Amino acid sequence: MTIEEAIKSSIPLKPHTRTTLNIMYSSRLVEEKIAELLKPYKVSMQQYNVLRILRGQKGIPANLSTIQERMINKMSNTTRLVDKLIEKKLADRTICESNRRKVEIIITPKGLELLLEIDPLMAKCNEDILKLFSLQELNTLNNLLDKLK
Amino acid sequence: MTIEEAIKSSIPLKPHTRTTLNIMYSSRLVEEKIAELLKPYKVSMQQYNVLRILRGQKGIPANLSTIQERMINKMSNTTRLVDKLIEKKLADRTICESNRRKVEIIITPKGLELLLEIDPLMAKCNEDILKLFSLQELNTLNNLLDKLK
DNA sequence: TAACAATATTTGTTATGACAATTGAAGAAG
DNA sequence: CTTCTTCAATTGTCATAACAAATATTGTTA
Repeated sequence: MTIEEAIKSSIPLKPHTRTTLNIMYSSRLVEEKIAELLKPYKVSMQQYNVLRILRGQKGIPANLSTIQERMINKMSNTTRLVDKLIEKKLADRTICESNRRKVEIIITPKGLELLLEIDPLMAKCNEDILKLFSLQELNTLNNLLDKLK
Repeated sequence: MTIEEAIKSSIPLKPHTRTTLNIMYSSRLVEEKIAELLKPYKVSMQQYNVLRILRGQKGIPANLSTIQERMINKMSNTTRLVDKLIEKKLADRTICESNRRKVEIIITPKGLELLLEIDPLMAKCNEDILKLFSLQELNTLNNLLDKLK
């Protein structure tokens, strides 16, 4: 299906407009699928994203600015996002002793367990979304998208 | 720049995961640029999107469900989105006489003027975002993204 | 034609997001 | 050593999003 069909555009789009719309539209499709997968686990996509960043730290505590720069959605109030994870006992926060302006955030065993449970489903979800793509096509797509950055 | 570099991922990503992350990340980049462009005009991306849909109707009133199915972000409360446009006198809403459950939404002259003002800037913005791409690359990217739908 | 189902939109509620202002701590300069 | 600046995170406020429930109108059928 073309993007024009998807958004039922009567007029043909210019190539550049077509592409930016297509990127945004495709992203929505991906997000929808992922949000649906995460829903039963009561974590939002952003919360899940932060949990993965924390796991990626391999035990080293992360501070807020580290988390922010690694997020897919750079957002302003990461504090409250982390608050939610702490409420759910998926993460923990302490004040950094060497620099009391910073905080140290770590993932809890419960958080790690949750990620382990979701991991295979998320892998399958990503494969499902892209099931029509050959590895070579994935490569091409990735390389093209990388040109945006 | 690769997506791994962008999100500072220490571990290499699986091809499918890499691609879905890349699509979402790229979409954020595009959205950021567009939001920035629209900011001085005090309309959100979604509001702008709806205005363009209304213009595309070429005078024929649109009802809410039509707007919804044509939006990039299918969303639940289009009512309140349209409310905002009406507050700003960019759109008008009347009840459909032949089926009083429906509403008829049209863009006002002020709304059309606003779009005309934004049009060239938006075209330039899209071109800027994709300035490193040849027409052929845009085509390839579009065709690949179309496979998602 | 009264009762029920379907359609189209609206409203209420709660959670997130954007953005600015504020707080508290650390570092620098006189 | 006290003032100023910078840094890191938090908080307040308002706008938007998600989701469910409610309302109003029309269509259907027994």
